[in-house]
Amino acid sequence: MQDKYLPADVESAAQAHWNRTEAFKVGEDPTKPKYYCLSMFPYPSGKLHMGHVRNYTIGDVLARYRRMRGYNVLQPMGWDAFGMPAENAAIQNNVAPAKWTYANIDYMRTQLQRLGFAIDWSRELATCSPEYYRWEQWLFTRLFEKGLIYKKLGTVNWDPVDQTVLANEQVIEGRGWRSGALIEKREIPMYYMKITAYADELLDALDGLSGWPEQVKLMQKNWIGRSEGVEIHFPYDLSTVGRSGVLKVFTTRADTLMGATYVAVAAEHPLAELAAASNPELAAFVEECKRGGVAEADLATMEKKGFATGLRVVHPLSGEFLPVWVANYVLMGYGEGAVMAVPAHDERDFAFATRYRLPIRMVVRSTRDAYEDTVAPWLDAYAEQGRLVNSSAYDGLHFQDAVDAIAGDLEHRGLGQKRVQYRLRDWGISRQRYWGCPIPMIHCADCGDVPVPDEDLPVVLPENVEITGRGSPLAKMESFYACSCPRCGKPARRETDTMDTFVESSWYFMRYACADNNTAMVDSRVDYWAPVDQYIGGIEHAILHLLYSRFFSRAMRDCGLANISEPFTNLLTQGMVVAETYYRDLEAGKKQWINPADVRVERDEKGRITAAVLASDGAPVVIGGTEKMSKSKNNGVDPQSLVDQYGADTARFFIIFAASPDQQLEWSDSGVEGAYRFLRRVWNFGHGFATELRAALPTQRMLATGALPEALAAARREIHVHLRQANYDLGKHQFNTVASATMKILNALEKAPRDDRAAHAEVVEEGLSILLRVLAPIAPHITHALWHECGFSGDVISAPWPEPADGALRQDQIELTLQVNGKLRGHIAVAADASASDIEAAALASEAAVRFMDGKPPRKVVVVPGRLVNIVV
RNA sequence: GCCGGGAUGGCGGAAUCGGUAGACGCAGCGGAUUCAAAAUCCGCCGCCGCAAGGUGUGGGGGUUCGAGUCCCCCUCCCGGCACCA
Repeated sequence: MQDKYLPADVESAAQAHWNRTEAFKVGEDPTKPKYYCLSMFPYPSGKLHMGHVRNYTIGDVLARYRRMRGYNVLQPMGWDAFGMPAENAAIQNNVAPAKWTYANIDYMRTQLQRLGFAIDWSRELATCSPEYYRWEQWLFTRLFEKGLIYKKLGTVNWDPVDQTVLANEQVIEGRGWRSGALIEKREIPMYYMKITAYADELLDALDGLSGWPEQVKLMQKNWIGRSEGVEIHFPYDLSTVGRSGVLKVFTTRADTLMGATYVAVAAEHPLAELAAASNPELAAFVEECKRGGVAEADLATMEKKGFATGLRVVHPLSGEFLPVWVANYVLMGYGEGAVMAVPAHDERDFAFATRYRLPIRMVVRSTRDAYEDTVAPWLDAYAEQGRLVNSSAYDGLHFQDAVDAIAGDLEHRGLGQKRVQYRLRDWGISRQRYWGCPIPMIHCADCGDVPVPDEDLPVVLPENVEITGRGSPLAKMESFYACSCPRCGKPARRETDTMDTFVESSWYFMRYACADNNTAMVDSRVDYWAPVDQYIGGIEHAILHLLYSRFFSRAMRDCGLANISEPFTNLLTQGMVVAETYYRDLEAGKKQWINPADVRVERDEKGRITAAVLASDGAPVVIGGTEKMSKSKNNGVDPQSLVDQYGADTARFFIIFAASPDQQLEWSDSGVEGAYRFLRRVWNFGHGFATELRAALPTQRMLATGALPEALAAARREIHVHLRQANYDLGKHQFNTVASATMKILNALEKAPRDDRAAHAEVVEEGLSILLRVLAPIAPHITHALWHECGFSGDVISAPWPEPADGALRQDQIELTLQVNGKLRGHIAVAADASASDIEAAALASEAAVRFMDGKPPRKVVVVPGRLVNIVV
């Protein structure tokens, strides 16, 4: 055994042992409980980043812990391999997306293996391989036939210079990121998945997800956004609109209907287009509304603008004429593309009405801040529910009664009814991009949209294409799109859009169970492994990816492909890895982001950062605040250098130790050194036991009889207390304190008195066996080596998890905190089984109590068993 | 803008049901060892104060014998917002 801790040697030996014994390859074993532990698979962007290392270390700790608890553990890995970065790399470096992606996968796989994760690599999959996406295409055709996929117009960001559709992140302040051109909204036909058909089920089932963080369930609930309200029809005014019809709106505040003073429609609404046809100024405004991107955050924060159409609609109850306005904040794709405006009781309508001097009519008396004539400024109380006023027949009714009465009258007149509406919209999956899964549809002039038949699947994505960033490459490739109709045989055109990459990640967790099956999407092995027992991934996926996966499980269930509804029984949302950002301003508002590794920070004597300079030229850089590590902000720290310098165990231990999994981890280079120092101490201590202390072990062990000298019994008690704490923390997934516990155990072991050599050796042997096992999931290589060296049997990866011994925890005397009037004044020692009255008497008699009670009589004495006594005077 | 989180020493963080705030570690300071350095080991380490003691968990208020923890209001930071993954 090496005297010195040499991580590279220790780690390669352990990994070679695991490979040789196929330690992490698993099959379906009916004799053990199964545990499917899954971390979100990475996008192969080039190399692992710290967020990956954190994610997979957390997953690995859970997987290895459960294995030691006796579970049949599956931990697979794969690649979320389609996506935009491959196309961007193709444009920048003139390398084919497929080649770039597979090269990245190869490199990142070696990185993952170097970190020693307990992965069953025989199940590895890459979503860009035809063997994977053929089943996605197959499922698409099933869902299409079931009516769960349909086609409609959707709004996209259009770059008029590059003649291409841009992602939201490629639109920066309303301009294309490459061309700089002003972006326009454009409506194009797209395929949609009918996730709204499952809206109620996805919402209701959240209550049953006891293994999910409340925070995530709440976000999903709000995202689905079920609201009960009233659909209201405003008949067109014939004299201005020129034809009959109704304008439909949905509102949750039908009680305020009598306060509606105008209606607002989207720029794409038929009434807007009708009015714009004969009004050039309005037409110009409608055009203006179409400028800019489609991201909701931008729409919600932009200046609210409107334009009167001159058209009117009729109030369904009062018969009054209401003007129709076009407003830039109303969107065609959401709801009906029209809203009724009640400026007195809606903040946005209030701002709009104030700006354009539209009438404001109060119809609800709020509980506070009731107002009569003067309304400005807006007060939040105006939006409260209350009793109606100025509402003719409805005066005096409270919110729910008013809604009921108004909905009833509307229904009676055929001008509306109660309805449930969701904020959730159907999932548009068409992408006008190359590097994605081809949508398996054929467009025939006679037969319409025809799914590609099973025998023609997969529709293989051609790999040798030219990527320019202008237009969709597939739409320019006749060899790809020219085909014949599967139904009538006539020449037809293949769909050239690809699918949203969220589709691949919506079902990959099922495919791991049967990755080698090339005759079916899923098989009975999926029934054994699914659902995932523990899913681990970034909080940034709390809504979209997780909601889509929950939808897919149900869609697959309803196609007879899965017998589960919920894909992930327990969810651990890891916090982000963030780091300081630094930049310099360039021309035209652009920024040059500088990697923290190249920056030197200057601090004052208190350690506070005062300035930062670029190490290479010594000139100052701007400190940009801490943000999620990302390529775009260039604030990533490369884990590889960490592993090269200190080894995988140090990297893993530091990441686990630095913050609890669900919290944000703020990166700092200092601290890594401390983790390394600790592991070296573990090595030295273990080595010392194996080479010296072990010889002192008695042939007849004494621990069981409890005849330890008091000082050693105390050391042993401390170790078992830390173990109890570690086991409790493992249940909470709070691994940072488990790492702390291993440090505390080592501290206790090092301090244990050595006078009684045999008893000391026994306590150390037991303590070391606890330490190595608790540390094993976090730092598996060093513990693997030491477990063998110290003479424990088998491999530590399969050793049984330790439990604290009752005998070791027993204590006769305990110390209680003494408070007088809630302030800490001292401590008293009492028997562990002392009664409350004994404790009270001991407390009152104590020197500290007498001193601080100042001769006053106690008014009350609070005794908290095992903790403290508080004397109130 | 809307939805969800977060804020505790110089730094990362701990504190299980409302019960000793600052565990464990980093940095720092002092000492031992060393020809010297590195490494290692020992000690100190929230703030004010010589001490007694006071004070302290982003800010303001409240409940309680007792609040980092519960309630109300506010500030700042982070994530998501449907085409980044």
